Amino acid sequence: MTSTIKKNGIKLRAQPKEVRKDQLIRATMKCIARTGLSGVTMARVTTEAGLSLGIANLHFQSKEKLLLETLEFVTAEYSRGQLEILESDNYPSVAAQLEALLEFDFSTAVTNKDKMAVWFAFLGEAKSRPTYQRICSRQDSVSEKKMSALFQSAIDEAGYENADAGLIAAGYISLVDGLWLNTLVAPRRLPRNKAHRVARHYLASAFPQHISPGQ
Amino acid sequence: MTSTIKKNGIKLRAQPKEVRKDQLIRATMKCIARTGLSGVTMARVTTEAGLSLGIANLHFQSKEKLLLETLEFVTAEYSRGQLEILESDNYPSVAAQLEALLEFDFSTAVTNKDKMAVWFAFLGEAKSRPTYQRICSRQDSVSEKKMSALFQSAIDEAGYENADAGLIAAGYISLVDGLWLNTLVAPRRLPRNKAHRVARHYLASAFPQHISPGQ
DNA sequence: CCTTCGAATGAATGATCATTCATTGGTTGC
DNA sequence: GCAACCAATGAATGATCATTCATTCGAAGG
Repeated sequence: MTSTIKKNGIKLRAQPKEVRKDQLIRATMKCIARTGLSGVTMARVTTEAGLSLGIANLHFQSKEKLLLETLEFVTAEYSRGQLEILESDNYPSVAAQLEALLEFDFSTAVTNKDKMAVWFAFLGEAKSRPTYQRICSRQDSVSEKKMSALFQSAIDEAGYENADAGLIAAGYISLVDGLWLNTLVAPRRLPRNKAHRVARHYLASAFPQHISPGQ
Repeated sequence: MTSTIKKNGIKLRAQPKEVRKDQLIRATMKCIARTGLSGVTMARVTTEAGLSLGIANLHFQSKEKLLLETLEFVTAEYSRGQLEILESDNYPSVAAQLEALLEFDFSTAVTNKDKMAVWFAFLGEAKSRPTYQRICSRQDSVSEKKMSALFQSAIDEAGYENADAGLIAAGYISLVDGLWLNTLVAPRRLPRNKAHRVARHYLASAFPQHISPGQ
């Protein structure tokens, strides 16, 4: 990618702020995936974006803010997609809604390597960085509650015995995190489709009348 | 902690190489937990250890090697403990061995904050650092196979229907990783004992005749 | 008590990198 | 066609930090 976008064969130098920010955030994601958080430099990010060194500070004021907005971009996208499923009342059945949740979590959009690399790079630092922690967990409590509610309606519907929706939700969330992490770090040992099958198996064993373990 | 260890009221300046290395590795773990991998500097590590700036290079040659040995220390300790359980034939029953595995994974020694912080700090960078990846996953394939074998003997013993030991093992490993990660990042949302209960619940639903979901 | 040895120290060095800002040049309105 | 404007550039700056090594000082042998 070059620094300029052609239009009628004429170089357009100036671009709306939003276009540049997006360009830089995507370049930052690529750099984090390629070099790890500690290998990210302004020079690398701006070269990846095909822009000049100074431009990141022009649009983001500092490296720290660029990194924070990159993290926010990734987490907001995921949260939005997940909440859309959890809050919808257009699914024909609870089973279909559970199915949608699972398919979303293992869709190619969500399990994209660059995005997962960003996610885990920041989680690795989160313990010592309150700001990262806030961004990562901002939506987590909300979505865990909604997920519990969905699971509870499955339990009520089928009358599953001794099922604790909160525990199953906590387990599902952690299982998905762990599967993503292992798939990212060792894709040979845990290929994406195996990770997907493991998660399906988990839901199927909690909600046998709603989700089937195969396919 | 000071740079010297008293013995008969006299300062001992020189120490065996092993003592100094251990001192520095422990200080590095603390620093990673407190400041994240990116905040670790030689000055901070050596101050934490109560030693002088130059000593880390004296014993480890470089910062990179110090970090690698710290990661190796944490992973080796875990692997050793886990393999001890998986390879033992002194357990009275398969159920007892499963129980031991679970208790080990949520023991205070393993779920120690500093160690988990080290673990995830490096995992966050692992994708872009082949050396980290090698250390992290060196033992993983081995222990996954042994765990599968243990799960298979539980399946054979009780005649569980449609159970896939490999899938259950992959799920257990990822679930534990995810639970640790969430406990580390958001201990309020997922306290250690809840994480423990979730993992127990997972094993209990896979092996109901071996593990009970409560306690 | 004296000398030798080498572990330990920390000031100095040089490399890396975020950030700045004077300059460049594309765009827009007249 | 011409200013005026402002997004974009990248050389220069200064801060941070890993690494080095001449010096210090405790330990051990005589």
